[in-house]
Amino acid sequence: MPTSPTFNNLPINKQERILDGALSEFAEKGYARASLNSLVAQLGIAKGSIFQYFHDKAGLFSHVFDFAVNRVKNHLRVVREETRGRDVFSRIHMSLMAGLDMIVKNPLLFKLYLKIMFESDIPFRAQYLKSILMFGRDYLVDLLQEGVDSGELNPELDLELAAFVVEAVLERFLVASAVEHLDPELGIYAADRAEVELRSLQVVQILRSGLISQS
Amino acid sequence: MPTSPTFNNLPINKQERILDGALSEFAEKGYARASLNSLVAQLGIAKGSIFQYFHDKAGLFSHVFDFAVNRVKNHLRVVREETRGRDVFSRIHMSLMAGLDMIVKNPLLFKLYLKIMFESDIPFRAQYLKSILMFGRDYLVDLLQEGVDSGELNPELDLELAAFVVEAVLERFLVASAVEHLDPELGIYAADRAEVELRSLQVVQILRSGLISQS
Amino acid sequence: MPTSPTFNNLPINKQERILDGALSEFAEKGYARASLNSLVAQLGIAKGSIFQYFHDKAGLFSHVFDFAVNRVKNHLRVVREETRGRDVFSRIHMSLMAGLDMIVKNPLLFKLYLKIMFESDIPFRAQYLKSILMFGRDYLVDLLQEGVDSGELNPELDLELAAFVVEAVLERFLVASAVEHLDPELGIYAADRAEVELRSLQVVQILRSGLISQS
Amino acid sequence: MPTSPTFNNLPINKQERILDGALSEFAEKGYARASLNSLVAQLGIAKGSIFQYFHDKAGLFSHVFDFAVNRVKNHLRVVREETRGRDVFSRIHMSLMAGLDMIVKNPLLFKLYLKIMFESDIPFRAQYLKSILMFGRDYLVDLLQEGVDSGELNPELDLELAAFVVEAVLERFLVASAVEHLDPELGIYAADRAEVELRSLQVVQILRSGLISQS
DNA sequence: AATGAATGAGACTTCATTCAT
DNA sequence: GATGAATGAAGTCTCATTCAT
Repeated sequence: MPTSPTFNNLPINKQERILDGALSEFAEKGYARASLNSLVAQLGIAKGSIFQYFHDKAGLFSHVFDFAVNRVKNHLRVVREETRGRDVFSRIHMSLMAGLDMIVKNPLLFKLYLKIMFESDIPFRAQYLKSILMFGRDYLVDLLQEGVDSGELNPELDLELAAFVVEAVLERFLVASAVEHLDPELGIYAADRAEVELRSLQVVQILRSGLISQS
Repeated sequence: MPTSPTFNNLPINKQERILDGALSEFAEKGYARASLNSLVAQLGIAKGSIFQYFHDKAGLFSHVFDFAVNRVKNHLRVVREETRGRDVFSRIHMSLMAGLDMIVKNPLLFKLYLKIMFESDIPFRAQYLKSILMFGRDYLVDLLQEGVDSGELNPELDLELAAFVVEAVLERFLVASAVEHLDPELGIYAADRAEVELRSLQVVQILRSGLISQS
Repeated sequence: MPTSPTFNNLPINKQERILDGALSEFAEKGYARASLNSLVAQLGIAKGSIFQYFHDKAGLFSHVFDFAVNRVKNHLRVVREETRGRDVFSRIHMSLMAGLDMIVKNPLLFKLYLKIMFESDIPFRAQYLKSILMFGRDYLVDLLQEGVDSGELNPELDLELAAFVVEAVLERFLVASAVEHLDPELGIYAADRAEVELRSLQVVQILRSGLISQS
Repeated sequence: MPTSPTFNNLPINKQERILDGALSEFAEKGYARASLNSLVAQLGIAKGSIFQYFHDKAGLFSHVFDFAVNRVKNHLRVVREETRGRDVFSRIHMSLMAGLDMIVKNPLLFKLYLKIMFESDIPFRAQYLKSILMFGRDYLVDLLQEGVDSGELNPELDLELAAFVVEAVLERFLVASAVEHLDPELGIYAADRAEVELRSLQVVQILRSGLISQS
């Protein structure tokens, strides 16, 4: 990923102010509809500066993506460390809740994720998507592998398949819960935090039964 | 949704030609980036006509949505009838494969679904989305209920929750498989039809174990 | 050359008003510096219209080029017919003077020619250039051939070479005379019409001696 | 032309590097389209420095022009000395070939010449142009005068007119040959060095006949 | 009922120039 | 003296929508 010298020379807090503004713009409107006019107006900087920093709209998006991904990675890294030693399905449940909390506190990251996932005209979208998908899969495969190593899971379990199913359920659960929270008009299940936590436990319980029976 | 008398008076095949063209435009580019200029150029009709038929871009989208949803509903209705009498997890598997086949044969419907799902600036998007989500959930709740009625499933099963999990896995499976098919560059798992069918069976098997253990 | 249906449907006098305005803009500023903003302001039409008519700047240029070339071709066709029967060097002299008169009355055509000749970033410039160069060479080769046919010129004369030399002198004479007229500050020879005519005769006389001696 | 003390204090090779880069930029893109942004990026110097050295874009161009003209003058001075004593038309032929060789080895000088010749929005263009034109005419008048002095040419020859014709043919020949070489797609006559040399001799022969007959 | 010419706001992008450091 | 961040005017182009014919 090319780094812009001009942008990197800026004071860190200005860098963050710009990336936060751009994250907001892209997350709310998607790539194509995001307006650099709106962005610079909101930031109170000159239009030309954006192009000096990032060369073009696609370059700005690339920086925003890295910025967002790093936030998520750091967050999940912490969760993974903090839950080390617990049983694998508890860890999955806790990761799920941590992800949900993160979305609730940081809805823009989640919205950006959805845009990348389903907007086809983002430049280099494939590479962004792959980066996200691989990260999620690797995270779960590692978690499950640790479950196998600790004897919780059958060593004959097909980790790839298991990770796929777990990720599917978790991601869908996240999306459903997050959408409910962010856009209550959409939710077809009304829910507060306690209810969501309960549902999460039930979902993970199903996964546990499903996976443990599989061998 | 207001129906345009002018449009309804058109010969049926012209109506379909217009809706098909518009479906293609919206599905490929999403709502905001879809261009009525491109559409009328491709259709070879006057730009003014679109506005006479549908009043504005949003009105056109509304018609296209109904048009698309009806196709899907008809398709799934048939699957449901044809599988009546089989065991519930076979029916789920067959529905999944039918959905996948439909996507492969009719990718525009799927692409439109993705756009609606994740593009936030579609007018009245919430109502479109709810309509889709409710349809999917009702379809599965009914299927599972028939499984309870026939004694296959424990009557104490929380149908809503079960439907949620099943739908999550199925939808994610569909999206993953379809994306692989439609945009192979994106796929992180390469797959042909036979492999997909096998994976589908495995996924459904996990769901079966998970759900049956739950009671 | 693609024709724009929208533009062709316009009243002829509006078409001409637009092409004349665009010719002026391109001729004065060259391709890259010509401003569609200036053009539409001067014409009093909407910016979008230009793009509806011609698709883009290059398309507009292409139409302007055809428009200009046809004017020149028609003019020279007339000169050629009117001088038929005279001796070949008189015809050359008269063509030269006719060309000069045309430039004086219609300086924009000449300026556009210069831009095309020496501005390298015009889209499809090569094709425009070739079209111009071939036209000039063919005109002279034909004239000289008629001189051979009528016995004025030695049949062993290398027509291509002769045409090259004649064209070089004529074109340079035109440019020098025209530049003097259009931009007197530049001229290094001051000149009125009579002087130019005299110089033209002398130049043609040199050509005659040169060519006739060549055999 | 104001000389910048700041610039003159630079090490000579840095001065040349900057002027060479700027020559390249102006020659390739012309005045208006030349980009100081591109220039400083390519040179790896600060944008502000250009303005410190040359005050503005026009000032830079002025320095580049002097730089380029001096190169050409030095080259032609050498040719003139080396051919002293030969007959005048040989000298013309040799000058022509020397000019062509120079263009081939140093295409940027030629391209800059074309830009100045035919781009009307160069600041102070008239003065640049006059400087070039006068140089060419003086060179030829002097050559022809030496021909008169040595008895080769008729003393009654109108030197101005003769120089005009010779210059016209030579310049056109140069442009045609150079364009063919620099941009073969454009050439309407394909040619290698030997062919060009032959054509040059023929052209000069025509000039000789024309001029000698004139008295 | 159908047409398609006209519109102008707004999109991204480039650029020469300034000036605080 | 050198730097390079900041600027904003101006560039080309797209688009949904209107309305006279």
